[in-house]
Amino acid sequence: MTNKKIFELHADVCKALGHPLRIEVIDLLQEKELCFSDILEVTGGLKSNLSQHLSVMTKKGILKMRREGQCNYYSLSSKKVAQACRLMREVLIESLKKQNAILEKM
Amino acid sequence: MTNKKIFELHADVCKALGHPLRIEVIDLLQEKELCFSDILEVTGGLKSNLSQHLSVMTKKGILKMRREGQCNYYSLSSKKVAQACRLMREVLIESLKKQNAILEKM
DNA sequence: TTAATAGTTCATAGTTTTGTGAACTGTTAA
DNA sequence: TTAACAGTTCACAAAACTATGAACTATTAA
Repeated sequence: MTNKKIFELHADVCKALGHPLRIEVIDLLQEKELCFSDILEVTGGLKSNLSQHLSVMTKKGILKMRREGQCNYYSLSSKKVAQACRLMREVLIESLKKQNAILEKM
Repeated sequence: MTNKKIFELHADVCKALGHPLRIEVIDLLQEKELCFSDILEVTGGLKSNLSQHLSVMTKKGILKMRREGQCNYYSLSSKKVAQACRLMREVLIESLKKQNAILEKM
């Protein structure tokens, strides 16, 4: 597999983290799996919209889904997803702090 | 700050990882800082395009930039960026392996 | 001062992503 | 078998993102 192809696939997986609703879902699923309607209840919005976002994350390998009776249970495919997400949150926090420090100097 | 606002900012930072060229740049900067033209030499493409991508990553707090003479040196803002990126690469690899295993069963 | 180097900014056209509501599928209960 | 529930898929308009080339800015060298 060529390097450029790896970068593309890698970016695709990362891209699946790049939406507020999807970040919220990853946050929700840190400890335990939840079914679609549980997630919808927390996040709000249209079910079609949530379904599409979950589908993207599942296709990109970030989430797993299993069907049980009428319910679809979603969970993180790996703890690495949660870890990566936490690291990026820390990067955000550091960046906000830096901005704040700059503002206070003014 | 509201939760929804945090999710938005967090997603913004993650979104900055979601492009093949930007992944390639993060890969390049893992060990040492590089100046614009060094990066351009490796990645290829138009300088205006690279400049815009670097600008996005810098604004989102993923990269730092310092000017030295005529050269602009870019580096990762934190090792956490590289770590998160590596974790997501591992998620990709695992996902590719899984897909492959499914294909081999057929 | 002029030219060259190193890179940024801008305008824009093309592509991708997103949100919405309606229609659809599969499972369970009456 | 019919209705209700749980969710997915589809079509489409609006918004965001991307690549491109031209114009611009800042620094250094001649």
